[in-house]
Amino acid sequence: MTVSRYLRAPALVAPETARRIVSALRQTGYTPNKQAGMLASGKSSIVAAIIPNIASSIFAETVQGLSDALQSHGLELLLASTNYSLEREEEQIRAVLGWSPAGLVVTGRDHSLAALALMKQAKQAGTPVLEIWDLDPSDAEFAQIGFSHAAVGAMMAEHLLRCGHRELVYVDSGVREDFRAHERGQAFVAAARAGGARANVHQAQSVEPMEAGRLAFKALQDKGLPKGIAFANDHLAAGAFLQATAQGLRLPRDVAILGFGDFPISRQLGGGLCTVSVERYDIGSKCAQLLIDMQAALKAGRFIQSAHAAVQPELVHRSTT
Amino acid sequence: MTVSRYLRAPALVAPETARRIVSALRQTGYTPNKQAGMLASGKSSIVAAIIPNIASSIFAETVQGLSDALQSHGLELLLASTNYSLEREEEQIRAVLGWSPAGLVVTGRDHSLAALALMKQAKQAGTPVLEIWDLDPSDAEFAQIGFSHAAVGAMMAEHLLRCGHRELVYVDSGVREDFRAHERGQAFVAAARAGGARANVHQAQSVEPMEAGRLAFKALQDKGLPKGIAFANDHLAAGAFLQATAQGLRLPRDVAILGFGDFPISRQLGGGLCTVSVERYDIGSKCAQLLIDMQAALKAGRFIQSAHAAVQPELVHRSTT
DNA sequence: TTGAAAGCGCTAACAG
DNA sequence: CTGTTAGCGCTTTCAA
Repeated sequence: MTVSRYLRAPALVAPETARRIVSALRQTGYTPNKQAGMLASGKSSIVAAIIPNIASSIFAETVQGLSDALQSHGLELLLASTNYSLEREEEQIRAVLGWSPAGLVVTGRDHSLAALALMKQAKQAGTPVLEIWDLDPSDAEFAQIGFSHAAVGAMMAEHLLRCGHRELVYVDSGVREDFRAHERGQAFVAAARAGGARANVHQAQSVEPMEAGRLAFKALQDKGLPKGIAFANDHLAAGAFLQATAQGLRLPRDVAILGFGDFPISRQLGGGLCTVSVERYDIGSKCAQLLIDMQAALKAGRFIQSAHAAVQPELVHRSTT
Repeated sequence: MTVSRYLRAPALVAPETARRIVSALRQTGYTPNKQAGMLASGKSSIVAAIIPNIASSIFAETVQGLSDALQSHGLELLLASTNYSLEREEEQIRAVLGWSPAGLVVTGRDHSLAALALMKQAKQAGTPVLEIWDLDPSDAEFAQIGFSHAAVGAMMAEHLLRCGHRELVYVDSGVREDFRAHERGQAFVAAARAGGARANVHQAQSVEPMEAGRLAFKALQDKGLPKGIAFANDHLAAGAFLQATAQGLRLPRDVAILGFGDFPISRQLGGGLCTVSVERYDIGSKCAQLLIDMQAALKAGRFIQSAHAAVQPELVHRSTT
């Protein structure tokens, strides 16, 4: 009992006793059993995060930001991926909830009905539930950290319109359940048409993204190259850029290319790929911060209203538009 | 009790009882408490993995492979990153061991003394401990999944020698505790000199990798460009490639460039970057498989000897050498 | 400042 | 096939 006390609050133990405890701890190589601690105290140090894909550049940095911030608060990260399947998302949510985590982080606002029910139940039980990578202030059920994809789609279209282009295409990632990419595309087309341009969506093939960008570019050429092309992400755009320049095309004279994400490669190709920057790492660290704030609020007995944190996507002007 | 039994082995419960259980489960939205289960049964479904960096292309895919394979076996992934610090690695190992995980996955063979002690203790306690991304058959303390970095370094040097180059440089990543990159570099230099070439190591700056590659290339130009340059990874090589071609240099005529990792970008630049491919995803999935095998062996009472799984790095011939 | 008692939610072992 | 008993390793509460 005294050892347990020492471990949580060394000051409450007599110096001499503390000394003996420390030496015993070292000799035995004792490691406290966290499940027992959690069971007894009802407090969890696990935060569960569920994302579509760990390997993708998009989410990896967000997870890094989340992980770093959690670590500095003594929290641990239980990570699961869904491969962009709502069904797998539901399973993962169900699985991680069994750990009664200190927080549940999911990606985006689209979930299966059952998943939604689980999330609400967790929230009711006092577990902070946060959605990352999207933001819709009208949706107040869960905390959100992200930005409006519709606004970004519109921003992309408006930029190309401002550059004088009137024939536009949005190249989508070709992943059926990447709802955020679709949303950018829909808003892109709507804003482009509102601005008097012809616009539509082209679905990329679901292969390695740069290669998909190349292929999409060729496919568009066959249909008659538009004046401006926006892409669901910078890897697609980079592939298209490489294909275009390999053919001797001049950008933006022959065709304007606009990416999304401001991945490192966009700074390196030619005079730079024009793109929209998003603070991916910040989404993760802000998520952790918000989670901790919500926990504190809850402990203080205050009712958590839905909290939102925004990151601000910005157009990065470079040479391709 | 009967509910608990139903959850683990539905067949052991009468059909009528099962029906009532299912309906009660649904009505209450019951989720079994996993820490309690774990505490009572002594069985864990958590696998802890500790890697230098989540965001880096190198490890993200390995984690994805690990995660996918674990998921399909009902195991869950507790992930921590060290930012290439052995000190943080030690802290993380200590932290995750408190969960008495079903397995502990660490990166590489270099650890602090205390970390090593913890790993040995875990192993003794029956927890499979596996090292990924490196392989040294003479080191039989823990299971390993990876390859010999010394062999890769030598392979890289030998390839450039075979191409006829006699002035070689290895550009290291500039990350102090990336021991595997250093090991490739040392072996590269040794093999190059053994082959009669001049060779040494250049440390890249610790900035964004492609940019670091660009800067390293310029720095080497100032010192008199060598005939062949090997890089610690493809992002460095890609940066150097872009810098070289922007200057109008012809590869491999003016300088040969050789990367490591076979990242997607290497397929896309110019005629393709010559590189060494590593099945990053496989390292993760093989790790999970080995872990499960070790667990099974342990349960069957068989003593686990150190198990090793190799992935085979291969030279990918492309246009830059 | 330390220790004793009780219990967190589950499962193993056994009894009915 | 179902239920009872005991206990996993810790923390909470209260007494000494």
